[in-house]
Amino acid sequence: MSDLLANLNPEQLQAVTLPPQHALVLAGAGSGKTRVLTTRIAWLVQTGQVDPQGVLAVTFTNKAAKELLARLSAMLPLSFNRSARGMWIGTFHGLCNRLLRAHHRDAGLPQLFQILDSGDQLAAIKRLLKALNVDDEKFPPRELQHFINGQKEAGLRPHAVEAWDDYTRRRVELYIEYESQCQRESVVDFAELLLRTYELLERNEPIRKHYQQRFRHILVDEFQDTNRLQYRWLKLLADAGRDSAANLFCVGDDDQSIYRFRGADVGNMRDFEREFHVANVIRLEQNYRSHGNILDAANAIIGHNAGRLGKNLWTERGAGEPIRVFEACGDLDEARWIVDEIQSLVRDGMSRSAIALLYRSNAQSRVLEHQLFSSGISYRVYGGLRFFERQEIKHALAYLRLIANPDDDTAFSRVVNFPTRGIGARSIEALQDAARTWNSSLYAAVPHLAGKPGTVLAQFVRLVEDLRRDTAKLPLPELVDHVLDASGLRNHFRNEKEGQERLENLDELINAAANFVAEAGVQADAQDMAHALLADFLAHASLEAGEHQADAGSDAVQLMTVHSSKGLEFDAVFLSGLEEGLFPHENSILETEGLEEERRLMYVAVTRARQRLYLSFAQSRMLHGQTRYNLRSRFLEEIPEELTKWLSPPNPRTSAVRSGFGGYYQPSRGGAAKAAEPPVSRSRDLGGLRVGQLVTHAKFGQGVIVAAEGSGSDARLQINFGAAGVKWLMLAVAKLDPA
DNA sequence: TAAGGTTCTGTTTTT
DNA sequence: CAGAACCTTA
Repeated sequence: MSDLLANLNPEQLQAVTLPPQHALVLAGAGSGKTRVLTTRIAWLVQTGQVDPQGVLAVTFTNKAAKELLARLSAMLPLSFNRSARGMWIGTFHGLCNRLLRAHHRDAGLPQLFQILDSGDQLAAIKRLLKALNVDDEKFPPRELQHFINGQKEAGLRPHAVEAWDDYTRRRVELYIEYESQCQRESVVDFAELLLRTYELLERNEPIRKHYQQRFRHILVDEFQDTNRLQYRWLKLLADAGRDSAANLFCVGDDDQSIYRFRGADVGNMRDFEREFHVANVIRLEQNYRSHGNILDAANAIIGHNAGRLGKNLWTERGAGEPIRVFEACGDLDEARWIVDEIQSLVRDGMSRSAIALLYRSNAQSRVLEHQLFSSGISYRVYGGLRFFERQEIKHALAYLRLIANPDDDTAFSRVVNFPTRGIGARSIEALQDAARTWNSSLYAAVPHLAGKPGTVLAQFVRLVEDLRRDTAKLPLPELVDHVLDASGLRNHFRNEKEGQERLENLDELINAAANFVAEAGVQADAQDMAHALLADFLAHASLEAGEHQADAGSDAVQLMTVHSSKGLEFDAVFLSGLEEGLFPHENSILETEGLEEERRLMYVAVTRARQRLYLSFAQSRMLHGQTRYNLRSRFLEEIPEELTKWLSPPNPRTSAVRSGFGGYYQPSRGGAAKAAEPPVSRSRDLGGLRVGQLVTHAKFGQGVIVAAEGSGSDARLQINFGAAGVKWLMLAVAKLDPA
């Protein structure tokens, strides 16, 4: 026990040993958040305050859930580990899946319901729109997907949605259609997993009571990332408002809330504090990761946000090195400089894997990769396709899904003609008509079809039937293996030019199935359960898309977006592309909310660094095939000067205008902004000025010349004045001075 | 039906 | 610029 609590700082100790009550722990970056969470659970169990069965721990990612479990087992004596199985540790979606499988009848679902990932959901929506002859120009599938998920996350079924205009009314109708399609096909999307479970618990008192009494301690990780529905879900489970309420222990950091764009609501933290009467909010502010200068910069940056819960990171380590800032002429120069610095770091003995290269958007990785590659530095990029999202894997999974549930039209459509078997758009259309007439799935509609399409389709149905029959008694890995052959997938990729890697991935799917069986701890030889186990495996594939593709192992520089860097730390961090319009991103810059989220993102980026932080930006950058001239990011200005050291001479030219915010340059296609003009046109007389140059205007202040038209007395210049906006000015009229 | 050409459109991302 | 989505042709 004393071991368990040793080396905790006073605040951590306070949080870990809090008497049973609701608690909110504001855990700053690098303050030992996971440690507090795991130690809290271990302490509760070891002191006998709760049975393992009484513990529910919720995380956002599978990775976090795994880490929690791993660290917990390391803390608890072996005797506890056996009973640790009684704990429920998982993601919101994973736990909901578990609840819905257990109570599928009460939830109105067949036992073998399938889960749609976002790609599947989008495909389902497209199919729906087509079937209903809806103009997808007017109702873009992505937008509709967003709408439906948004309503579900607000806990609203179609009848509860308030629709004041025709457009929304139509979208609600489509929401209704979408729901019935899902129900008909026995599929459930991510938001539905949560909403269904919420409704189940809300309506079914015995089930609700059962879980409310079972879970005495509910612990939530990354609480700032919860959406409204997830919060309500927690409230319901914790039986809020009653004396018998379970204890909710929420850990999070409002300053690291960076998923607003997908529904996360930081407001949950405030609401939680109020609605659960949280007596004392515990702040973990001692940072064990970074040197002082880095923390001071982070604190200064985040200090520009309003309405924070309030928190200031500090460290016992010294100030450390200054933050290095570099201004490059172009994105290529920036990349070159970064690679040079990396080389010298490595020469000085830093391992490549301790170095991270962060950027705001994925498009920025290309130049960096190119430069690293030509310098022979090994690197790995996060954020590629994930295993279960690969095309060949999706196809294989679709066959497996048809075995578990032939009414899954998404799966049916995906593989009915893959590998090609002469079933084209025409046949599918006829089949869809039939399905509508008989109000059935595509699969069930096949027998109603006559003629040639009927024959080929009947063959496909026979194939699926054979698969079902032949696999009914097979252990899962063999089942998968059989399907790969019998479906013709293997053969198809064998004949494809670049099919080798795909074949290997298909084999990897068999391994994944074997691993799943091993980890799930089920008897692979539970013969009659073959298809039930298959459904579990498919749910696993949807809920956990696998590692982001990146070659693990070797000592390589880490490249990723700032978003994916959350939770990680590195000795040296390069943050590139610190330019207005890029970071903060132009789409987020207009409203305060968006801008503040960008700032939190900046805060996350800065706090990834242990010893050394490099910030860089470029005067010009290739984006979407156009050269853009940006001002440097306002976030740079938010760092106190004394913390930084400029590796390039400080240049007022690119300085973001300090007098105000909101200005940025937004290129518009086909509009007046012609940013693609070559930077310098020698034949053109611009009165000694050139594109990319910084000028001062009496009224608008400082700006960058973004484009030019005409020459001599006709010359017009487009200038980005930052806060004052982007203007076209006549050179002869405007009073411009080189800055 | 499938290959090959053209147009379009560009954050962030987990489940 | 580059990938996806769309459209035309053999």
